Amino acid sequence: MAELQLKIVPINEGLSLKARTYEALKAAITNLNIYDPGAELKLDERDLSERFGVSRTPLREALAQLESEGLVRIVARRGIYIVRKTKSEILDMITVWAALESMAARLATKHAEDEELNRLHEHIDAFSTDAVAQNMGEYSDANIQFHQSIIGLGGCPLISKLAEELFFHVRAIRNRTIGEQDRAKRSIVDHREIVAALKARDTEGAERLVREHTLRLREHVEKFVDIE
Amino acid sequence: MAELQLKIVPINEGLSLKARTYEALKAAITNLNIYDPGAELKLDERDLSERFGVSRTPLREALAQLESEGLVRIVARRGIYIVRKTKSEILDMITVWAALESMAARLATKHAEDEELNRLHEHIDAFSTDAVAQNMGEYSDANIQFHQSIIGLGGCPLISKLAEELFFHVRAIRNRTIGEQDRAKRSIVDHREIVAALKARDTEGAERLVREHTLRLREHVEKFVDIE
DNA sequence: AATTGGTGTATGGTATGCCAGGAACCAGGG
DNA sequence: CCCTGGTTCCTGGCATACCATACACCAATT
Repeated sequence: MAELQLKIVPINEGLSLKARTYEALKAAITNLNIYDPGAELKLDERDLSERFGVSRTPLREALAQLESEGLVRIVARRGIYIVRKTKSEILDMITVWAALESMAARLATKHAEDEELNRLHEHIDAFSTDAVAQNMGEYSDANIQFHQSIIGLGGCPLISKLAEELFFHVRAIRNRTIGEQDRAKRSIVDHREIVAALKARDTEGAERLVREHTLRLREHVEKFVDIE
Repeated sequence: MAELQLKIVPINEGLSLKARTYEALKAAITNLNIYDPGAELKLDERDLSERFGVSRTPLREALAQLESEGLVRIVARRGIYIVRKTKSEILDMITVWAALESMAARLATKHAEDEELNRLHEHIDAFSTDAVAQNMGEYSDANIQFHQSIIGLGGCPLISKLAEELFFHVRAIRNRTIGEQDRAKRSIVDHREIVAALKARDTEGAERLVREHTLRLREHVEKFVDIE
């Protein structure tokens, strides 16, 4: 069958070199297990610009953005270093996460549709039937999606944006956690209670359950996660 | 009396041109009443680089950072625009503020010293005796300092950092508010209750009072602040 | 051997010039 | 009068060359 209409494909990726370099760098850092003692944490502008095939200017702009997000640290005439968050900083991030998600849950009890709340069950099911996910516990993608969904249902874009940045860093500690099988079961119970409270439009309850759930995760990380 | 020891003053300002340009730009934007309809919102790289006396490169880096913080928007081959937050975005910021400060209050009941909590009274007094501050209500410096102190007492640097960025934007709507004298009195009452709960180590109460106080401000802004 | 001073090198910071896309304006044809 | 095509100019994106400093290494001096 002949084409009746030209299929126009965007010539370029539509993004500036800076934006693309930023994405590529972020992906590269994400894939690197930065908490492994042997990880290469030092970067070099000239080397990177060659490997990405762009000049130093857009590369530097991408790096500057990553620095403002706390992923790397740039020291004049010394080098560029991938940042390893301290345990204390990770704990703070989980604390903020708790604050944001509990507020989102509060908002969700007021604004979310019943149907939207029902869909939360899907994430719980996906988590409870996936052994690999259970092993990664609270940091598995399935689980993080559950939390992100609640945050989304809060209907506050700013909360979503801030939480996304937090998840990025928290997820990086995945492989520093140990034995989470027991927590996984507890987590599922928590999640079901949270959904129940949301569907019951129990504002105070939903807020409290979400907060307590996430703060329990914080306690667990404080006790059992090995960083540094 | 003769000097017994040389007073050494740092030769340079210790900061890169980028950092200094960033500060200067931020200050300039802060001083501009961006919500005034007549405000000049368009910027020009070459013009600014001349006026600041730096080349375009550090200026561009400073602008890029401001963009990532949401103060300006850079459009390729079009121009650089100072961002006017929409009313919805301002309301979201106050919501996040409520989430962060209520969490900080919760933490403060557990970790802050009695003496630190006592010092909160100073800010209330400074506010209640300053007519100008009362007129600006919740956005006056005296008042914002009260809230920032609570946030500081939470002992979570990340919360403090995030809140600081929020205050920057919320403060910009100062001159769009109307008739806040009545609210000022109510505000003082709220603040005293909050301090009382903190001193009583009433975790749940402090959290709730702070949250409700800030969400009331949100309601007020929604109803009475004129943006766009 | 320890200290000091010089020198080279690595590396991020800065200046500058060119490029390309978009907007505004103008001229010509209908 | 309106549309069309072209020209110009404004403006941010990018590449490149150079600058300045922290550090390492080595030599000279004590």
